[in-house]
Amino acid sequence: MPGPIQSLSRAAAILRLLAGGERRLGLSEVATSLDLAKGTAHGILRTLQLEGFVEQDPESGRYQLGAELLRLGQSYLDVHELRARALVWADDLARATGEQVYLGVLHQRGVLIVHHVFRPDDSRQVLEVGSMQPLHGTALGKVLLAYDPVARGELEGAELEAYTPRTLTDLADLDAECALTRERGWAGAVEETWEGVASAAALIRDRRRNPVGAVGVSGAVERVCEAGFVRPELVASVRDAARSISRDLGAARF
Amino acid sequence: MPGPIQSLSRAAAILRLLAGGERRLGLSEVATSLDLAKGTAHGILRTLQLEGFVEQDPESGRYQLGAELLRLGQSYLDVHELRARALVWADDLARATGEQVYLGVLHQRGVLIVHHVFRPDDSRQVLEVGSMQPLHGTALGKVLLAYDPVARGELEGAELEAYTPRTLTDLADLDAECALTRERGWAGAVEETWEGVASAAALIRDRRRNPVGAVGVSGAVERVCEAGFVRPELVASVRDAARSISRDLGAARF
DNA sequence: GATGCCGTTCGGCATTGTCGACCGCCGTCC
DNA sequence: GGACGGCGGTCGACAATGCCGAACGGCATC
Repeated sequence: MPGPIQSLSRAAAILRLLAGGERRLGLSEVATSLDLAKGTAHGILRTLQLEGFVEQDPESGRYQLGAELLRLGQSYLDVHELRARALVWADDLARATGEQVYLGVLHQRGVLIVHHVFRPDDSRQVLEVGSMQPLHGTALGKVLLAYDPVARGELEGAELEAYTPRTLTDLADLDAECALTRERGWAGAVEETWEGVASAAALIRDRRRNPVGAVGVSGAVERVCEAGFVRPELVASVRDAARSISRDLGAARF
Repeated sequence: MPGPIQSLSRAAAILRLLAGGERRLGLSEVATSLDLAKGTAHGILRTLQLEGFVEQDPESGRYQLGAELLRLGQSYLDVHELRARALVWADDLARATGEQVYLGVLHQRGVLIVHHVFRPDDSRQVLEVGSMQPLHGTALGKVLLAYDPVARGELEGAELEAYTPRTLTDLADLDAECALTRERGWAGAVEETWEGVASAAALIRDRRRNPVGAVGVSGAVERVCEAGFVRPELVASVRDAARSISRDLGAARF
């Protein structure tokens, strides 16, 4: 059986390279970074540009990601069944808790946010759909680690980054936390990724009981926690939402 | 000079095909739709799957768009300078007008929404970032048609769809509307795409005075209009926002 | 003006992508 | 239960397509 199609893999590598930085890249930088001949990189970039995946600044000749990626990303959300079924429950959860709500799925080595509901007040908030969160420092991530062996396998041999002094960076500690998560049915994370922020999340299952994602709330630690622990009424709401979404996906009653 | 890289163009065609429907597609459907050999389509799909651009349902063997598109689409927004600079002004515009705000750019033959602020009330709203709007039936589209010859060129020879009885479907009528837009500096659209919905938009320029996008408001015709015309105080706010964003991009004062 | 860097183009060639044929599995029909 | 047809997937042959090094013209710097 043959391997992947080389030119496609190279195009994907170019897109990831452009996505990884904050500024536009020139052809020579792209070619050098990926160890490709300039002509090769140019052919790929020119085709990606024709298809809308890459745009070139006419003045500087530098390249950046193109608008077609945004359009296709939105199409991904439109056909994403979990998200479609979670929309209403997520809104209800934000209302019930007064905090912002995230819906995440496992993607490569992290949690991809596929839906995000703002905290229902007038504050300025930044939408995070399409962003990645770490598996090991967030409640969403811990839930996926606890129930999905594929997620746990992604961390094997990895060095866990310490975002705050409270981040669990030892795999044994993290495994113990996942066992606790499975025992009580939800995960919490208190100031493990951002100081001052706490969150709780619970698992979503599909109609065959497979883990397919997680839903959680996140907010200021002073509101989310009481005596250092996530408030029980928040946990109850999160678990209710996870059950409702799971049922909507066809999972049998717990 | 050689043409585009065939395998990349084929991969893009497969992604567009998957984006265009509401259900997952099988290998045979993909191959037949694009007139490719099954082995060829399979090789492309397998590579796209390895890279995260496509996902396969393990039970049915059918394919759908993959999560990496959402992540890259978000990265596109992160490096999109116009959007970055427009965020605060768009929030202010939603507050000042009480209506929802859209920021759009020309993409292929339509307007791509790159930012969307909800109407500041408690109603349920659907985020439309990443979605496409028609050039000929929306205020955003008319602004781009009026000022950007590339946009106007996209409509040459096209049949304009009538979304409502009020949609302009004759190119001459649309050109007259664009002339009016250039004359007064903003565009309006009253029940041209959706009945009951009206909108107004104004152009955003970059530091070289090139048209790079448009900002607009949209809402219920009863609120947005007065005696059949867009309310002047809404127009003033939209134009203020467009000027502020343009200035932030380095465009000289008007 | 000379130099170096850039994005772009070019022609040769070999390897990579493509194709038709085939495989095993599954669902449907008789 | 057996035959059939459709499916996603695999295989080997081959030629055309993708890749490469070299060259080009434009621009900025010294």
